[in-house]
Amino acid sequence: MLQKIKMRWKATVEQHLHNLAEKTLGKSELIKDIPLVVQVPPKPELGDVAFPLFAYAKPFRTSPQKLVEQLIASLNESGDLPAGTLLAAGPYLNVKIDTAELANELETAIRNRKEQYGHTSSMADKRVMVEFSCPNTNKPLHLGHLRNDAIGQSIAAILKANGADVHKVNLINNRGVHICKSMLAYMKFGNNETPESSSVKGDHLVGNYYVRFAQWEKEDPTALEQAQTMLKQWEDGDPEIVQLWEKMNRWTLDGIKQTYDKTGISFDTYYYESDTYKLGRDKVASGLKANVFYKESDGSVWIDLAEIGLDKKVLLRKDGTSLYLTQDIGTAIARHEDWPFDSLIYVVANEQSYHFKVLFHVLQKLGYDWASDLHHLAYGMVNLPEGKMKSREGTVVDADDLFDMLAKMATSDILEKGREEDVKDVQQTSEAIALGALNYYLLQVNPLKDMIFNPAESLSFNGNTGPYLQYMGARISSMYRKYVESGTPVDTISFDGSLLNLEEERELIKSLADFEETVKQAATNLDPSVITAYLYDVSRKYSKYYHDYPILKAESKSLIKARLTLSLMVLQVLRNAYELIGIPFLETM
RNA sequence: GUAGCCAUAGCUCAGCUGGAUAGAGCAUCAGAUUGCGGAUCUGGAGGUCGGAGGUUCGAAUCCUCUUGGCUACACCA
Repeated sequence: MLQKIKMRWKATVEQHLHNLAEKTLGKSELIKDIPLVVQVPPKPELGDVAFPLFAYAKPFRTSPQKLVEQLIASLNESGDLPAGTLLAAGPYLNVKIDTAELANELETAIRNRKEQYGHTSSMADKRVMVEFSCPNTNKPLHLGHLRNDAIGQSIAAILKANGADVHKVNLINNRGVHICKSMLAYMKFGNNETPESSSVKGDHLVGNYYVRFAQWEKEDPTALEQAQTMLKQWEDGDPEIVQLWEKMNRWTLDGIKQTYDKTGISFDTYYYESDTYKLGRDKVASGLKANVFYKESDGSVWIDLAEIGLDKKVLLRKDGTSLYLTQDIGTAIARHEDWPFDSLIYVVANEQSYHFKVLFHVLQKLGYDWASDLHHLAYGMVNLPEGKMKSREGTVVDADDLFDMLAKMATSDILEKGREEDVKDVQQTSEAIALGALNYYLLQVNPLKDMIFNPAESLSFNGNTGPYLQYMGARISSMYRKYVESGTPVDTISFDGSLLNLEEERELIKSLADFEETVKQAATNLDPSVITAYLYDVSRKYSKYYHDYPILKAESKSLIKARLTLSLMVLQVLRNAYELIGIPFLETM
């Protein structure tokens, strides 16, 4: 909405630049290829839109400052300008836009579109598949998964908000030696323990045996060999092994799904490696026939990656069994058959960049033209202030433990502030705060970058955090309740945007009007941190405004109406933005 | 060794396609509450944007080189 106004101004200024070029230079071709840059001035008093004119100085053979003066004169002569005021700011031509008109437009838009406000159609009719999470079934989720999940879930929401048809998929890594390790340890040391018998969440129980295996491996050098034997038995369909595999997989998946529920993660389709790993084999066989691949003398199948500047890569072992890459080929093809997509986004750690480079290339060579629609959204590692998470050193932060710790912390805060009566359900509220804290912390960093997760800092409810944002929503909600209790005295008065002319109000209106653009940019960049930054900016602006000016006690009824409406618009936009990054909205907290 | 990613305040992070005096939070120092939720707000201090060249009217941003860190380059997933 703000963007539209800016573009209108841009077109107007461009037109006048050309007129000016005709008039003073005799020809406008000289400036035809110089793009007019649109910016935001660094300070509010400098206006709302800025056009730097440096680049035009040379063809006009004058200083940018003088050009600004001439341009303003030209613009002022024309009676047909968008609403606003022109400002000469040195080499910049600035515009202070008329926010009264914008406020009215904004009010209508938000009233009509409500939770849809901010949604765009920039990706309408695009079918996008998003793959994320992809846990192993030998242990519970850890902090790294939480970042993956948060990014995947958020990207899906953001794309959807831009009109895309989004399909979220998970790929369960449920086969391989690592899975057999926990199975083997369970067989040896399990004593038929079950999640029910020991009251341990299934994924944690299986994870305990994975750890147990690592201990046992140190004592018994044949442990790994035994695990490999078990894998062979599994592949051969040994009924006893398969039964155990099914049982333990179910335990893990049930546990992981509980974690998903708690953290607001969901999928449209689950794929299982055990179902798809064979598919890739056939595709490699046909690729071999088509001479895309070649066979070594020992029978293994390879691809030469010289074309993309890489070495050779194995696709099938000499015994014909498939590898990680092989099965990902099959999985991709199966997915495209199941749900033909325009684009498939893999949310996977950046340490696998090589893998995806190869995967995409192989699919290309196999003749799938949609291979160019595959995208690896690589994200960085999550480290701890003490250093890296290492499973071998036991410094991995468990997802459930972390979440519970956050929730407990929130609870003690609620009790400390004596708010248990107001929030009604303390447990539910605590979990909502914990989730807000977690998602905001994980998403505020550009996905690409490694980040440091500081548990102590994430537990803080001050500053640039999820709970701070939730608090803004709760405060506005509280104010609105108070208004309703008072008998809705200004409900019949109509909203008048021209009353909102404080600098703080203009800034808020501009921000709210820019939400659509923000949502679009988040999708273009595939970056939820665009939304978190926006949310924090709006919240901070509103906090200051709310702190400095009375809303319900403003001096006139029409001003109360205007400010209350602005506050409710802020609330609506906050809620719509929360939705995109997994921050639960709370009426009270 | 080869390739990719990263480097901004003491710490954690922003900085959109190059543009005005590089911004937040935490920590630190100093303030604000007869109020619509103080889980708030205001101000101070804190920077050679890893380093060196280059392109440009103009560079944290683009190019080259360089230093440091992380990751990958498995018949593991």
